[in-house]
Formats: sequence, structure tokens, C-alpha cells
Amino acid sequence: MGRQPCCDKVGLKRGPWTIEEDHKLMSFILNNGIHCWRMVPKLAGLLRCGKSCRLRWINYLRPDLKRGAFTEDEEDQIIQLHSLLGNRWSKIAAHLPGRTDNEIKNQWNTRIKKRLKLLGLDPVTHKPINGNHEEQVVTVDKKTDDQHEIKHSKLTVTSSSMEQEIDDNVMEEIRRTDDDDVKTQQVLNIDYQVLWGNNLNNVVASGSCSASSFSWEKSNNYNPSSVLSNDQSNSFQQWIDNVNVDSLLSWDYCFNQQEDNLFLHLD
DNA sequence: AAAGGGCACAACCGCCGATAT
DNA sequence: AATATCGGCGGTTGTGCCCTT
Repeated sequence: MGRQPCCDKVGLKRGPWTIEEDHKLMSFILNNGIHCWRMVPKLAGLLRCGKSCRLRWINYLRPDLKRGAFTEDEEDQIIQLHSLLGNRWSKIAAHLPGRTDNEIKNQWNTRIKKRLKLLGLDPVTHKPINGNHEEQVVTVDKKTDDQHEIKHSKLTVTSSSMEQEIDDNVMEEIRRTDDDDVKTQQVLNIDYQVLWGNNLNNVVASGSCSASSFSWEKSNNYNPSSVLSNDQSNSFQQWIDNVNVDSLLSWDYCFNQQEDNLFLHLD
């Protein structure tokens, strides 16, 4: 009849781990490796169940864990991945070396959700809370540059290679998803900023994309020379000139022409 | 200085697919 | 083939710390 039970729950210790327990678990795993979590507590001399040992190791004791607060870059990456993958924390963690799913989940629930709400975005859908697209763009702009009055025009473009701009592994996860509604929704949720120049700090435009097309929100009153060098500004202007508000635009063409200067930041 | 509330995070719970018996 | 556990995952909770009143 089936397997042996993982542990006899009676008499097992629960709650916070002591230093002694940590030391026992860590030295056991470092010396013997992990073959079967059910056997770990028994062999390591711990009054814990195997599941508890696994959790402690993965979330706290693993030597490759990165300690300390999340950087803004890491948070941005989490937001981007969450818009693609939803609450699949382990998948998100796979893209952030040294971070655990539990850690990312906590970070999301305690900080990132609030940050998105402050930006007027729904943390679940990554869309503006009131559903007003124009307001979403203004919010994004506020985040990066409060001093420019910005008007927007909308451009619909083809995006045959949009996926290439996204981390290949992330796209692979999406492709593996069987549920097409989920897949579409994940891709629909991508918002991005266009960063210009070698240091990639200059946000010059923003927008969003869907599975089959993306919308480009060009900042008509934006003056790139205020934040870019002359060369960068000229280069940006060349690129902007390729964007015809009233026509279709090849994603490949406009972005590949400028790949040295342009960086697509998925937000 | 004490009390209360909010926050952050570690740990637990319960579910599910894979797998051993 | 049926059954039961393992391992992994996401949701939830308990607890300690910190800040405010």
C-alpha cells in the first residue's frame, strides 16, 4: 500500500528554528547532500518533519542565497515577471538568482503591491485601477519626469518579434502554458518604457503590448535634448522620425535599426 | 515609559502532480 | 490499477520588531 509516511507527526517540534537545529541541518546536508527529505531529520538528529527541513534549507540555509533588501532593479524585474507569470513565485524566483519564492512572495505582498497601487496600477492585472489608459501613461511619466508636460498620441503597430525583446526563458514559460486565455492575458499585461542612451537611464517613451500587437504612446511634447547628449538626441530623433503615428510600423525595423542605443525596459 | 497598531518575514497548511508500492 | 506518500507550490498565519501616540 503506497509509500511509507513522511514522518510521524506526534512529538515533532514546530515553530522557529534554533541555531543548534540550523547547524545540524546545514552540516548534515553539506556533508551528505539531499537524497530523501523524509530521512533527513532522522539522520541529522532533528525532531522536525522532512517537509519542515526542506523549507528551512530552501528558504534560509542554502549557501547560495542572496541576503539583504531587494534592489529597485530586482523589484522592477519581479513586476515585469509577475505581469507575465502571475503568482507563480517559483517561476519568478527562477529568474532571480539567490532569491527564494517565499522571499519574493513576501516582497510582493508587503512592498511591491503598495508601490503599484501608488502608481495607480492594479497589482493583479497590472492595468490602471480605473481602467483609463491615458491616466496610466501619465502615471508612468510622473514616475520618471515630473517636469514635462506630456501629450500622447496612439499608434498601433505590428510586433512580430515582440517576444524576442522579452527574456527567452519567460517566453518559454508562456508557451508552455496550455490555457490560452491565461497565456493571452499574461502577454496583454506587459507595459514598457523605452530607454535611450548608453547608460539606459533616460526614459523617453512608454507604452504597452499585447499578444498580437502593441500600442506605442509617443510623447509629442517630449524634448529629448533635455536629458540626452546631442548625439543621443539626434539618434533618438532619427528613431522617432521612423514612427509614423498614422501608419503601421515594423517592430523589427524601428528597434533593430537602433539596437545599440535603444533598450526596451519592460515595466 | 507603556500601549497599540502596522509591518516584515519565517513557518505552517493544504492542495496537486508525480511516483513508489 | 489502486492507493498513499513525496516533493513542490501558493496562500495564509503567527510572532517579533518598530514606530507612533
